Amino acid sequence: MSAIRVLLADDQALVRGALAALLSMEPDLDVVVEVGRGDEVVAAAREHRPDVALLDVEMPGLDGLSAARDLVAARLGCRILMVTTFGRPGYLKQAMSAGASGFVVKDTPAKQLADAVRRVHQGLRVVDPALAADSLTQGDSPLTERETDVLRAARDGGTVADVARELFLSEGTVRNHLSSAIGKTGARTRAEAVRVAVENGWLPPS
Amino acid sequence: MSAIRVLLADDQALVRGALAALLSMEPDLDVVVEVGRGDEVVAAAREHRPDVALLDVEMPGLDGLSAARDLVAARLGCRILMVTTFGRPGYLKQAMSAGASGFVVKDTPAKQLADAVRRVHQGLRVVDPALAADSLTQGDSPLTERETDVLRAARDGGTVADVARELFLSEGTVRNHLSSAIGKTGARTRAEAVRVAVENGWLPPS
DNA sequence: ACCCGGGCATGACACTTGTCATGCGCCGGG
DNA sequence: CCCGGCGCATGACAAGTGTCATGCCCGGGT
Repeated sequence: MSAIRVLLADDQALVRGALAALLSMEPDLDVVVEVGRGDEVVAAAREHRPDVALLDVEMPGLDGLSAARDLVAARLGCRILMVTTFGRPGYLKQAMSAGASGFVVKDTPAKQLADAVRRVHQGLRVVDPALAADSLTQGDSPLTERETDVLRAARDGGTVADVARELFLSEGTVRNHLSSAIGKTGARTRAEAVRVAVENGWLPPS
Repeated sequence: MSAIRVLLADDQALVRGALAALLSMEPDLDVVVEVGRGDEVVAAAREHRPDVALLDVEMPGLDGLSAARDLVAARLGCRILMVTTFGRPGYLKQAMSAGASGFVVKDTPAKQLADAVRRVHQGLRVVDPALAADSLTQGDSPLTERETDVLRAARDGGTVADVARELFLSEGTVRNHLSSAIGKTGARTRAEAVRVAVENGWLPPS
């Protein structure tokens, strides 16, 4: 049986190269293409036909979760293993519903990565157990779409007026949504609500 | 001449292992020890006597900058190459004044890492040129020590009252420091000031 | 047909925040 | 020596924020 063809997507060139070095030490794995942006994943996959795609969640252009969705939609028979720095409970759920077969965080031992790739290639699911537990406990985002929008717009420290202008809403409405988001997150200020939402993966960071 | 002995410190096991794989492909480099926490660096160095220490800035236990300071203080004749995810201008300055010989960000090409290690080992300085330029433009933190304290305490979304309690200050004083920090950062709200300060490396993240 | 939840809005209220003036004590440089 | 910057504080004011009640419109369930 021929080597497993791997696509590698991570925005940090150093990490990407290092992962390539790590995987290329395994004789049955073959890194056939590397990309540094989420929006290059599908094209690269179409060209190089990998068996497994290793996708980082945090990437410029298009985040890894959306890239995973697109990759599944492209129907290239390529299985997906998400890799991420942050063990946000929400990410796991989103990744799985996006069609990923596996999810590992960047502080799992290096030895296990190759194995995870092999497992995913065999059609098995690979999930960090601790994270899976969190994810079950956690449940979905309690925020409505609009609340999420408002919270995201307020993320960088803008005032109510800024948010209202950005979303074409009245200031009062923005305050209502914020208030409701603050309530649902158990926070006491807007900033705290943002922090909680980001930590749970209900809101994209940065 | 014998191989260059390298110490590797990074909190993410996967990245650490991958970097080790990358470096071990070079015949003249030898990764003699890996650690995952900043406070294990000095002890590991004492035991394994590396020629070059590769330190991540973001680490639990003790951040990479402090670890670098300690390592220099230990006088083990070990040169330091900082590696970081974030190209915060402030980090470079702090790293250099901590006694590091080099500073690379994680999106430099993987090929260059081994070279950087060799350069540092030879006593040369290695600095990302783009970052160096930023650092010069940027200048030091305009914030006083107290302003930094207050901003840090307000980072996670606490109220003025919370900060005042935490720092044993009057609420009015906290507001004054915050106001001054907001002015100096060119921000318009506390949250924005925090964001600006973190992005410039004037305030540690998370 | 009915009700309920979400989105949107207004208006009002209490509270928090940001700003400013002012004052005091301390320290270090011209 | 005196001045300026910093830390700390108070008090007051304006602006921004969080909460609540209330209302309207819509779409999806029972």
